[in-house]
Amino acid sequence: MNYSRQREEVLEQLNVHHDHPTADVIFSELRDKDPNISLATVYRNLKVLAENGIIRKLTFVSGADHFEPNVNPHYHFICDCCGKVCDVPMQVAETLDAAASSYIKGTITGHDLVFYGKCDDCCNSEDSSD
Amino acid sequence: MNYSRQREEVLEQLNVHHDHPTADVIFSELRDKDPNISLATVYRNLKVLAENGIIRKLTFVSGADHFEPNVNPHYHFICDCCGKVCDVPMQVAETLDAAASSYIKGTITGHDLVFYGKCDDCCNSEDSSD
DNA sequence: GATTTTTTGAAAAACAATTTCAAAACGTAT
DNA sequence: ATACGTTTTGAAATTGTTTTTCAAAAAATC
Repeated sequence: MNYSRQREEVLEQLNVHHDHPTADVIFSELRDKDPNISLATVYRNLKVLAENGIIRKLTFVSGADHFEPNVNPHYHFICDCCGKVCDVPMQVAETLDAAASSYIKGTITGHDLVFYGKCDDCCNSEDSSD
Repeated sequence: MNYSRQREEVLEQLNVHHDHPTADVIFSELRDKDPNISLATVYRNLKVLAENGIIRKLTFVSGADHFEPNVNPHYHFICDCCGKVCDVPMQVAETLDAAASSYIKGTITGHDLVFYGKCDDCCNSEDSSD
């Protein structure tokens, strides 16, 4: 896999994040460093990097896709309030795949588990105006 | 909650499905019955029905949102090959929420579990040309 | 260093979903 | 039934996300 300057920049910029940014977040951050980089290049490289297993694309958030540098299987939490995506460092329940496979024809290779709720920030800033 | 003729049509058409159609699938099916119904109306009503808990919007599939009439908590399977979405009628693991809550600040209200793999149809039509 | 291949930037296009707005349909109170 | 206010609609425009197109630039290969 080749790494053009722009491809490196996109990967580096994603690695900086502990949240799970969208393509346009990476784009506007990179624009500050490299004012000529184009949005298409960011989308293109995030796509190629994800296809090659270097990064991971998260499609389970409504709206734009999110990306993360951590390709090891792990779970996520999404705040219903603010939409923030966090990793959940609990152990992956591999038994789930076996349990599910008795219910479907075909083969199961893995699963995504996403928890929903209200993040700490949103819990604390809640106004009881209802 | 009011039910206009179009709102009823959208709900009825979704109820017909055992797969998990997108808005444009519902739209083109309804067009045959009701040639004047507009795409905006279909999007509008799917949104309102989902907001009122009558149907469920599935955001975890890449591309367009999918919808299903079954609002009871349950799991899904998505075929990596053809993109088909199936229900997985296994029991919901409520213990997962408790397990996850010790890893994050904030509150967890539920989770989505999506299995990936190759559906029966795709397994059978596989050509061993690699 | 010339040639081929890959990648880029910019713009256009494709796709998904929402918004705008005047007209139509509906609800309800006379 | 008729008038009045509310809701919903269809059609078009708009917004947002992602991909495609294509000539030029950069990189890789010979």
